[in-house]
Amino acid sequence: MTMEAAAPRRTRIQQEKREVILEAALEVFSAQGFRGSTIDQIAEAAGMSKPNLLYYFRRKEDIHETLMQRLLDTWLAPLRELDDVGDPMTELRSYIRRKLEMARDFPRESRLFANEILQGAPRIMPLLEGELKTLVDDKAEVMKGWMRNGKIARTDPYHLIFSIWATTQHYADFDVQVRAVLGPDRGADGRFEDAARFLEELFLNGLRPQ
Amino acid sequence: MTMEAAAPRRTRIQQEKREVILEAALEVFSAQGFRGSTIDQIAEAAGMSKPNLLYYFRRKEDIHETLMQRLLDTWLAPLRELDDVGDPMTELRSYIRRKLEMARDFPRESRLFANEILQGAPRIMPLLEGELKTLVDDKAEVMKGWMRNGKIARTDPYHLIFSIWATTQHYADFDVQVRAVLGPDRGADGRFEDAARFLEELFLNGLRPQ
DNA sequence: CAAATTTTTGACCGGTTGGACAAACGTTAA
DNA sequence: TTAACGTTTGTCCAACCGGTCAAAAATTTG
Repeated sequence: MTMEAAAPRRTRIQQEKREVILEAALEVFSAQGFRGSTIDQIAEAAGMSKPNLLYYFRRKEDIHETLMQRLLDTWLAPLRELDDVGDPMTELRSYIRRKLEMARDFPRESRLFANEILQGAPRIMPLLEGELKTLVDDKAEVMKGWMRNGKIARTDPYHLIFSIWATTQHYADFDVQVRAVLGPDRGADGRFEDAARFLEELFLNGLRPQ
Repeated sequence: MTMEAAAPRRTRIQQEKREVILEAALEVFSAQGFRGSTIDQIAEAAGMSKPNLLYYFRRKEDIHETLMQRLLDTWLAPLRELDDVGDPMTELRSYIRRKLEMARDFPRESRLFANEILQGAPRIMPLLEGELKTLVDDKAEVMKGWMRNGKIARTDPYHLIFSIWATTQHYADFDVQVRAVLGPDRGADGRFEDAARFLEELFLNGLRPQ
């Protein structure tokens, strides 16, 4: 069992202000990256002075760390829900849809994560090699079972998971490029509808057992 | 026709040193992002003093801009080669393979590009809306022709292109995550072989005309 | 209310950064 | 050789940045 710092007892104001700061920091970090963001920018976005912000988080890194810890849990939730007992094709369809919905509804979280990985994941490497790897190994086994039973085509489950991550997160991380190429004709909702339809076709046809 | 600055006349030393600087800047920028990188770091990587570097590029932004301009050309080359006359499935397979090879052989370029897009593409937005959009529109038409002729499944050619970009670039941009999940068992070559095999299966099965 | 505690802020500090500049050094060609 | 031109560097600066601190203001508690 790992040693955790004793649960800090927080006042009402502390709880509220910390949330405000984290929200503001998510906005700023996801748009400019960790090093590109300044405490002043976050403080202004949070509607308080810099020393005031530093009263709640003593270091810039502490904000980022708190943000990343919360992020990984919600980020992996869809994969956790991938269930052994359901119908494989239905399970995969749901997973892709949930992941795409996260890209639509939480693009800042996606970009924050992408930024961290792009920089070599200096702050969450242990989580990737631990929690993340364990979860993926687990779900890869589930998929291998489906393949053995002829429910989906035999292929590499790890790269299947990677490609689902890549295609769905692309719509959050590369949003400006997607918008630039598609033009303004179709709004955000339309883009995501089209993407959902395409990805379902691609993966479900691509994985149909031969 | 757009007005270009008169072609600057450069000495041999200027040509060489500018190349050295751009190579060093690619290394530094792709690892730490634009704002995370300092001129000193680039100068050190290029083996010269900071004022010396600033003699060849007067501003940090000039280096980045030059890098980005060169990048887009090489980056879009594979898509340019996608040919109307060849066999559609063969063309698509070649495109996916070439794109994956670029992720393997030029990961720094991929990360530099990803960084720029993630930050909202502040410096290359015009290129995305111009050159890039034109090219994608053009190739989307080619694919629509293939669909009309029943050569590949009817689907959205834009999202098809996005998904090829996303899946292939993922192996450069999210390399640390891929390595963390797959573990050290299989080297870089093995990873890319597996990825190539998987992506070919996914896309070629997924696009087989019904 | 009054004391104790928590919250907020202005002023400040040391370190870093992008960039300027002039002087020194090297190269080239008449 | 020498003047003109190209290259390199040490030094400097103003702006910025993360973070400290003491003191004021607000809130909680008895």
